[in-house]
Amino acid sequence: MVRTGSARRPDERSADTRRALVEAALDVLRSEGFAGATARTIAGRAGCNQGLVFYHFGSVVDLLLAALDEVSARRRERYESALASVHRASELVELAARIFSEDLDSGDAAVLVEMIAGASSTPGLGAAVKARIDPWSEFAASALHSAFGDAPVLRAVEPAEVAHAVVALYLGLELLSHLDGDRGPALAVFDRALRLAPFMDLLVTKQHEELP
Amino acid sequence: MVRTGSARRPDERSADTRRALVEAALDVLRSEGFAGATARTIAGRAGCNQGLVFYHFGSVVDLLLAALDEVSARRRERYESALASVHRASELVELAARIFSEDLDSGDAAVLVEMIAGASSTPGLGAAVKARIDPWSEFAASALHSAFGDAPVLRAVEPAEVAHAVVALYLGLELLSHLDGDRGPALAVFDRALRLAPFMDLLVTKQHEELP
DNA sequence: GTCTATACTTGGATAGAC
DNA sequence: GTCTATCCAAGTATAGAC
Repeated sequence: MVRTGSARRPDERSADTRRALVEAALDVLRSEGFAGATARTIAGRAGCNQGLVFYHFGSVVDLLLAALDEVSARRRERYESALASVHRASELVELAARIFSEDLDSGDAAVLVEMIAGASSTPGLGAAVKARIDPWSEFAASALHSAFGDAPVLRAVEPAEVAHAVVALYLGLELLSHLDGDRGPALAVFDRALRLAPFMDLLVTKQHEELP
Repeated sequence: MVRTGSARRPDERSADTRRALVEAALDVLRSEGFAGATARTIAGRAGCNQGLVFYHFGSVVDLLLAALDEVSARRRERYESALASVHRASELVELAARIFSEDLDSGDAAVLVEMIAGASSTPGLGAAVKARIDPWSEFAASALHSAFGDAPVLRAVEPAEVAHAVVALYLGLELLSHLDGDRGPALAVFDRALRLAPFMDLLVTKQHEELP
């Protein structure tokens, strides 16, 4: 809760509190995980009474979903502006590697992972989280399409399939990085992708290869 | 708690109860996730008093770690016997694909993911889980070595790096499958790996390629 | 409309019964 | 040695104060 309270209009106060709770929820999801994301812990970090979680969001999971929406909005903005300058396959790989490492550092990836893994504990939460994750697989698929066009590689491997695998790799690397407290191995994978990127362009240009 | 109780020796009863609690813990981790794995829920599913969790294991997390050990033991046994019959790179890919889909079905993969994601919520748990996950990355790396030998591809990409990425992919595919309630996309990725497997052997045989 | 103090529920842990 | 009844802390949610 922002202490500028009484000097502001009621709806501004409300918006301030909501914002503070959402940011605190993200912070707690990052550092304590889904299991540690309780109304008391989140409100404590936001500097406000725990009852406000229920007044403003109805329940803890609804606050967590609002937090997930916030992360999704930020990511969408960042991804889309970055994708505009991508025209070749190698550039897409470079963009993906950069964005993945950013999400690892910011903790956005951790928020996604915690919400997905935590979803099993609350009936109905799975569907709500899925609805918020699906757009990213679709986004990845369309990015693949715009970068690889209708190159023969994309006839050998389904774009949706590659997108699924890439998203899975992204989430898995976050899981391991968080556990190790070390982004090194994940960054090494990104770095490897960067060095292999030029060969992607070859795959797109060279038509009719000997792939199955 | 097994109801054959009074007919058995005390240490057998104790072992029965411990086993029942470990199996129940695995079951709850699979269906309710880490956040839903409470002493009461687990003991309820084991059919015994919740206090027994603390008598036999000291705390809930220690029971969960015992459950993780159980899964690790089962997996080690299965993996190692299967790996014995692997001599070519393509066979390793086939083995990995089969084992991954088995772990997805059995819920073993879900247990790993929930424990990793849940680790952030309890101080010290991260290190304990890491110690139990690390062997699998090493195992994957040594399997890669035995299948690919010192082929040039493994000089272009570090084996430990590939192993890390493969484990990450494995965990990520589980996260998404569980969320979707649909193993289809993950199985499609495995299937794709199977169809690309023959080409792996080519990479091993053909020496000194034009890779960076 | 916004927030706090309080009620109620669930969970972790143990003292003591068997 | 094995287990249960009970205790206290932490969690969710709301009635009512401002």
